Amino acid sequence: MKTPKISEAVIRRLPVYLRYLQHLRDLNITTVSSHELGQNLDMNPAQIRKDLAYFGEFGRKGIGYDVQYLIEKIKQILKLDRRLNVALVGAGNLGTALSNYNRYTNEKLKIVAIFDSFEEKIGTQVGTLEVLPIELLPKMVKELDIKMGIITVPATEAQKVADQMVDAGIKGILNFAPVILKVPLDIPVRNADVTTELESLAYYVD
Amino acid sequence: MKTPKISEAVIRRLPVYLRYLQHLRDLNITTVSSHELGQNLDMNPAQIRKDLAYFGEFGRKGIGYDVQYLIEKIKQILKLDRRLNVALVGAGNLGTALSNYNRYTNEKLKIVAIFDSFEEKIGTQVGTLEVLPIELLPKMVKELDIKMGIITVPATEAQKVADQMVDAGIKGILNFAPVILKVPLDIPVRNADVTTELESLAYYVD
DNA sequence: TAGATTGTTAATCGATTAACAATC
DNA sequence: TAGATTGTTAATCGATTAACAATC
Repeated sequence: MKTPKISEAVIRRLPVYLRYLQHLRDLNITTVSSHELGQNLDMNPAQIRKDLAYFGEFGRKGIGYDVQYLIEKIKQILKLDRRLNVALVGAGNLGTALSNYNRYTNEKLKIVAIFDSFEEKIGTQVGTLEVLPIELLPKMVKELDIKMGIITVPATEAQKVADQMVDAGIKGILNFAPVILKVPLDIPVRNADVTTELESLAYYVD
Repeated sequence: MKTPKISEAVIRRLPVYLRYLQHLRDLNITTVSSHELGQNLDMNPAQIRKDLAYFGEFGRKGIGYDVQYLIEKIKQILKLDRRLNVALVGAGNLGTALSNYNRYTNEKLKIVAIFDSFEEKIGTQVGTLEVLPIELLPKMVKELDIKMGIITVPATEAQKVADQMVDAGIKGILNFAPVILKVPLDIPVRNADVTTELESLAYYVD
């Protein structure tokens, strides 16, 4: 094991670094310093160096970081170098919107199945995927080796869906419903509730 | 000023408390202890008490907190007791989905205008709102006293939209585009990028 | 009164930042 | 070589948790 215990804060910054590095690569920039990264991402350069140093020595003293190399390394750390299949439950407006994100997303990380419990939704087409009945979740998780789940159902349904996901063997959940989900300790959950975000912003406004 | 300097972490927890308290109220529960809250929200009771104590003495020793009273107090703190108008820019799939959140959202916090720069979108109906050309943003911000903005445009457009929002006088931004926005220090920004969330979850999965 | 629970201080824990030797 | 920048240790800063007197 190379990793001691990395804090969640560190892990959450890695995708931000990754995104900006990919942007630099698109601009044909081959080398970048922690100072430049810090300037553009509004972060402390020491923090960036420290974050990266948890996982190895990726830079060169006096030079900086090779953009392409660092991209590859961060992808390895985040396990974005291998296929990661995602299930989405809740084929409403938000679910449909997110399923279109597939295109922008890293090609290794993909929504491969969409579920709903609402009779009328089932069988409808969302992008290239057909909405399946939630009952098929366990079967599809096994068949497609689905590792993560996105919850875009109403708050009242969210806990039930989370339970079903966990039972089916899903290992991580991105939850858009405004509830705190009860899941086993080893299943990470990210909450992405829009109302909560807006309400906390309200404090600073006016 | 009652408030010294409250950390963002505290402010971000308040909407979570609020939501659960509203849930308790719906269940006709009138009193709750920090211990019970902690159990249900997966938080430390001392933290909850401390968070609330920054703003006043809302509980009763030996008893706990009055649910209805605490709801009102938190709403006051977050300024959710007054009207807060929001503009959304980017009438794509995600923007459309979010505008429907209007219904679930606190009635005081409302999306009151939707903008896009794409010719074909302008004039189309999203819920009860007509999509307006982005050029009208400054005018509408003034007319409707809009305080916050939601950005749901592609990454390439996001900075430009943020600049336009700031120029128009918007005081807080919820950004769904995968970029770090450059805005004046006094304008709070929340990033709610789905890809970033999923990528950081990937680390913990499998 | 005895039991419960707050508000708050003190202790702990963890994360961020500064500083600098190593080195390209 | 001189200048730049990393990796890493030490210092600082801030946030969380424990503990407990006050009190309902």
